[in-house]
Amino acid sequence: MRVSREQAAENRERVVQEASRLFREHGFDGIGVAELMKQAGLTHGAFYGQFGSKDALMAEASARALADSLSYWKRRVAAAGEDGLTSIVNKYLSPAHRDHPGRGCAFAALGAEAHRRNPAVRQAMSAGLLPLVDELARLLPDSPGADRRQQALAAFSAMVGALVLARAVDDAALSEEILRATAASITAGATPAQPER
Amino acid sequence: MRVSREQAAENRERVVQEASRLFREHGFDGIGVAELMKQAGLTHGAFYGQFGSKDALMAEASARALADSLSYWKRRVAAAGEDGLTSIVNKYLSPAHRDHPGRGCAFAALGAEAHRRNPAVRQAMSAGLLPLVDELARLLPDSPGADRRQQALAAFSAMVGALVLARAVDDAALSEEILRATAASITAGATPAQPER
DNA sequence: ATTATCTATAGATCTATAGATAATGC
DNA sequence: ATTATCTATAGATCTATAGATAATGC
Repeated sequence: MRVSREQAAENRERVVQEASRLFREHGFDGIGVAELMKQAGLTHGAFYGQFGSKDALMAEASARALADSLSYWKRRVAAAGEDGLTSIVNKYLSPAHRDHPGRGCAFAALGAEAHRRNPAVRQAMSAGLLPLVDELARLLPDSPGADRRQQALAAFSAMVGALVLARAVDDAALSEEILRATAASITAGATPAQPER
Repeated sequence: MRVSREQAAENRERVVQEASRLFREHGFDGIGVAELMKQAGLTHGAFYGQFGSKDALMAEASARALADSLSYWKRRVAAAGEDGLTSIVNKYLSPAHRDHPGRGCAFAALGAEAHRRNPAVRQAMSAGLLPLVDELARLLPDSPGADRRQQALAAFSAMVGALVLARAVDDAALSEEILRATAASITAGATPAQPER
């Protein structure tokens, strides 16, 4: 039954990855330790050898989800060349992202729950926010007299809110309208020349 | 033990009101039927005489929360006179709203959970969104060539997202920065003359 | 010998229901 | 007689722990 030290580390890693997916899909309360461990190919009891509590896993899984988002953004920006902002915004506000919360942004999926949770969860969320906002700020065009960080905070707020609303809504047409309108407001509003749209 | 028909209707109303507050405060899974009924001054068992299931109450409480938000917006706009938009946006993006989710916007508190719930909950959310967006659209300045509904959808997305992020974050200064930056982006961006910031 | 994992279970909590009770409404 | 509410409980589920097991690592 016992496995090698290396295998145990791989198992632990798998639990964190599955948790980061399952929490985003079902919410922190929507998935239990037993089901989660089953999805990682282990038994319920094995969990407490690797983690102190479910709360501790929530924090670790949230941090992991946000770190994955950041590295995904960076890869995407590098691949997009000049138009990094449009690439990020359009992908974030796509039907694909809306329909796959398990691989998506942890703020949209779990942000509203964070403030009721363990301080460690909120700390993970806070720590994960700044690098994403920094990356967005770097991509925004240099608008004279405008504070890029403020613009980036407003833009990311709009992205998170649009995804939350697009997921909450029952009407497919309205859902896509929310995504498109918000994407347009960010990529147009951020452009210095501001075309007539 | 039995009460008058009128009293029973009042009791039911009280349950819906308490539920709309408690669900927003603790999430749909964060409060049980027993505790909820206790807060409404009734016993656990009495619940199922008035409601078919906890899911049914979630839908009714969500609809109620959104209807209350709409009537609050309308009252506030009427009282504000000319600058209805600023009044709504600043109140929505205030520390007071952030710190009292139980009396606040159901989209910010429960929107991310809605898509995992009963169809009735999602339907209540959808139905509640349009009147709020319409009200916002009416308040936006008439910008030439811009679709007011699109602008209103983007603005409301930003408001919801900013509140979610401001609540998720562990750092009070960052939290207020998110609220202020988003408020500025809406009230400034929507102004036709567009002052220099 | 150590330890990662397994089986089994304690104890708490949650939704929903059954049956009793007592006041209303006819 | 009807019914809103109460008490009590069934049955499911959830977190966490205890103790056994068997392979690793010395």
